[in-house]
Amino acid sequence: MTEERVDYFIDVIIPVAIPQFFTYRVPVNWNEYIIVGQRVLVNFGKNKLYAAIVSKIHQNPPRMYEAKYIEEIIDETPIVTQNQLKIWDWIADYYFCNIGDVMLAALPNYLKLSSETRIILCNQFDGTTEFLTEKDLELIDFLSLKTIITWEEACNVFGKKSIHKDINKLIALKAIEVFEEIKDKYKTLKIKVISGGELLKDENQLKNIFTELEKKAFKQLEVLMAILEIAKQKKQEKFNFYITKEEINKKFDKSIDAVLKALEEKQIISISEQDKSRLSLDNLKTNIPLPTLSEAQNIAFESINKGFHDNKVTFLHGVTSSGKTEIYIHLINQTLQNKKQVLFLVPEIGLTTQLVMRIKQYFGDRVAVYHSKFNNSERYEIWDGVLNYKSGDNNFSIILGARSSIFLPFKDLGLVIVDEEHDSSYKQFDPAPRYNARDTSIFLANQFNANVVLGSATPSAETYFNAITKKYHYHHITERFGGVELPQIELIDLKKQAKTNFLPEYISKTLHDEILATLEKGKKVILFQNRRGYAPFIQCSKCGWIPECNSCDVSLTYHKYINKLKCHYCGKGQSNYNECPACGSHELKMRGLGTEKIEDELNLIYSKYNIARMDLETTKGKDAYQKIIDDFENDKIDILIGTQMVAKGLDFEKVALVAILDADTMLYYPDFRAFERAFQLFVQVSGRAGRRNEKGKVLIQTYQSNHDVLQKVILSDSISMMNNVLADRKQFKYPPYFRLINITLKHKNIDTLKQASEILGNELKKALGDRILGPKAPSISRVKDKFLMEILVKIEKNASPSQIKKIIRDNLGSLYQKGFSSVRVVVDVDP
DNA sequence: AGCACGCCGACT
DNA sequence: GTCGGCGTGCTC
Repeated sequence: MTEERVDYFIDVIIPVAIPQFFTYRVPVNWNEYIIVGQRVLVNFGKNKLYAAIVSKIHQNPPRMYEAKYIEEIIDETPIVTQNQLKIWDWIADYYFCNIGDVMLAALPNYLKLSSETRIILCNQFDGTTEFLTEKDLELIDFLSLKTIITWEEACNVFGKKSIHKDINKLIALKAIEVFEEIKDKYKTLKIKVISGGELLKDENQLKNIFTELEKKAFKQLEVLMAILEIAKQKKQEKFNFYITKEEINKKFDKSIDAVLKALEEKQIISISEQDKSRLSLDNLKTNIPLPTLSEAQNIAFESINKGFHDNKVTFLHGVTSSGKTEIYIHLINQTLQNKKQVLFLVPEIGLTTQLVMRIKQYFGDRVAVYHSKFNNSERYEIWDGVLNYKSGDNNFSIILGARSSIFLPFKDLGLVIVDEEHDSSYKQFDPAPRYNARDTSIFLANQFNANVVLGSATPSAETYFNAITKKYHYHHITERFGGVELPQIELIDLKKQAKTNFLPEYISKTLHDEILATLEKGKKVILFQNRRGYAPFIQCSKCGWIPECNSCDVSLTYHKYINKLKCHYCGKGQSNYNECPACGSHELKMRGLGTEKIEDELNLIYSKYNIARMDLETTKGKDAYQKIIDDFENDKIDILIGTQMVAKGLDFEKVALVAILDADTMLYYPDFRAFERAFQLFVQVSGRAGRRNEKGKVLIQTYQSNHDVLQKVILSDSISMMNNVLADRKQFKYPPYFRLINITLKHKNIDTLKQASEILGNELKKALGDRILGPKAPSISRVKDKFLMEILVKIEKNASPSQIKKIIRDNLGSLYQKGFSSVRVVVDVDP
């Protein structure tokens, strides 16, 4: 019998935005080492190397081409679980994107390896210079100086962008060589630890050492004593201790490196290196009893468990301050007792220290926090920690994170909590995958048969609909927790306000009086205006000219602190105008209202008080956001002006007044969710006012005091708000009654774009009839020098979305075939 | 998405 | 005449 020789082929995912999988061949002697979920190094394209993920192992050689061999198996064990691969597939299919896009979004950077070209001198170079140009010689000089250079450095030497020809010529002359190098490998953080050396093994030696050192090396004795003292403090054994170098360094103000080295040479101590985690696992061992639940909370807890028992997603609807967090804490505890993992999703901005500390208070170092502000090493270490989690472990049993935490390699998930489920930051728009973490987390939970709780005070129409139609289990808490009262919400009808000459038009007399009264009582004020910058646009008062971005179809926002006009779409800035370029007039007026202007002008009016601003600009730095929060908490700020950032996750004492300066612009935003969003935001902002035993006040300035949304905000009545929203959605064929797919076409030539979108629109209408709306230009019809056209697909709930998606996919493919390959198409599912 | 190959305008 | 612009097509 001859030994059977099997050829293995693997389908891999390449970390590049390409739709397909690629098939490679495994060298026979590696057959037994290849596992799904590992990374393999592959040659892709002409000379690029990538770490690709093994997604399928099979024995079917491709018919149309010869598969390349893989170069290397990178991981001994998989770094991605089978469940994750299923989720990636689902996301790519559901959200209409490439599997490579999902991989890029899911993996921490350290696991995404790709190669970079390096250039070196060729040792066969004979030094002949007759075919070389001056630039060639410059490159060779540079190389003999630096040994290895990058492609980019070579471009700089040549002083141009495209150097392929020059490089190829030099390679042909055997002057240089190129090779591919993998960049950015993860490096563990090393720390030095000190432990007892050979001589410190028995007591008799110790005495000798002491007498010896006392005579000749007093400093060494001092350091040794300090080391033993620290070990004693840490309750370690006398002859078997280890402390970090950092700990001993702290005891001395000068460097003791030389002393330690001497002690090491005498074999009194030994110094070694050890890996250290970058995560601040602040050894919080907590024995704090769980918070006691009120009767209403207890009923909610029981009800949620009933939903779990029925295998349903549970929606916990609880007004602000109804104590949802305490219920979450009990649910988490219950899941940990069952030795399962918990994923606690919060909106990006909700990850304030306030929430993190509150959860850590009960669960200590079991909590791992994960969000986009973390650096590469930290993200990698969390991935690794979750990957190595075993049922019942403490570490990495609770992940508290923003939307991207759904991509972590969970092993044994028991519970997913999505707090503030309505929050729009769960949906990713910009780079693909355009996924919704709330919806994806339900798919994720299904893989593990895990429970899901969605929580909100102001639910999304989708979730509310699923709750009342019994698809989800629904529990509503109407009672506030611990004596917190609903703030008193009042509208200020701007039509009825008397004009004053000392106040800007956006501060009514009534509001001014309330602000002063609040500040005089030593309380704080939050002013909400959902627009950053100084003035959204400027306008010539003679001819009406408005400066616009020359790459985008929007007016430029004036930012006073840099005295520049900035485009909020492409980010380009330009200096401000002194005179109108259209008519030469000097009367350029600031129009509209941004947070920066409010801050500026209020500093004059309330000059006795401290005013701060919280928006994208003032929170850019790593700790800027936290600093504003700290200042506010430490009474260094009396009035806080902010965009929607102030609406979320902040809990402060002493905020007695919250004002929404301009409710109207939000109500007239051109989006089918405008009312829903406005309501959610207004109610959330209102929730910042008042604390325990103290009723806060909320003032909303508007010209539309009869507007239905504002009336619902006054009553904080999310149920009748939702019922109105649902009625509208049904009538106008929007979610949750219809599924939406938005197709955006982009091209820098408007005629090409119009042609392409007409053709696509017509073809889709042929197949899908009046489900297709458009093509029409969006309200901002040009961004970053590209014109935009949109086609909206409305799919009724009982139609097969996969069939319709296939039709869309096919038509996009044939549009590409028809010579419109340069038209970019972006598909956004459930926008 | 990169990145190469390939076909036309402005410069030594 | 060449350099380098970016249009087009492929990657196992």
